Amino acid sequence: MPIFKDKVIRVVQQIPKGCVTTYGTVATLAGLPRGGRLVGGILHFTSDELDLPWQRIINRFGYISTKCLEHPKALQKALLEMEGVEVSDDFVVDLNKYGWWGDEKDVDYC
DNA sequence: AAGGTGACTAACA
DNA sequence: ATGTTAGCCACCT
Repeated sequence: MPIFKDKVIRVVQQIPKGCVTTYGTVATLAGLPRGGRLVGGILHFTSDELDLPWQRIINRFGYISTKCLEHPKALQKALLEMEGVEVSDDFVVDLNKYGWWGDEKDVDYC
């Protein structure tokens, strides 16, 4: 059985291109409604293991909360814009427009 | 090996 | 209504 990390990775990989989602959503889809922290931590530590679109995960305000110098907001903003997502100068994305909340086959148990 | 931290969120007081 | 506390579990020191 895959651990939370793997589920998170799977969910993240299921995010459609050009969309963004929140830590809480990813955590929920992964089976941890309050595991937002883990999502952040996991992405931070395992972002280099796979080609994870970590830039599509932001906090529930649509704001890029990365404080890590290795994953600068500017980089995330650039990646999102590169995917067609509009990011304001304050590193905020319009969740009402680009937010993805798992429309279809997003949940995969085990 | 054990403890602390973390790119968060939601519920309580 | 706002402020504070609790919880999630893997990775790092």
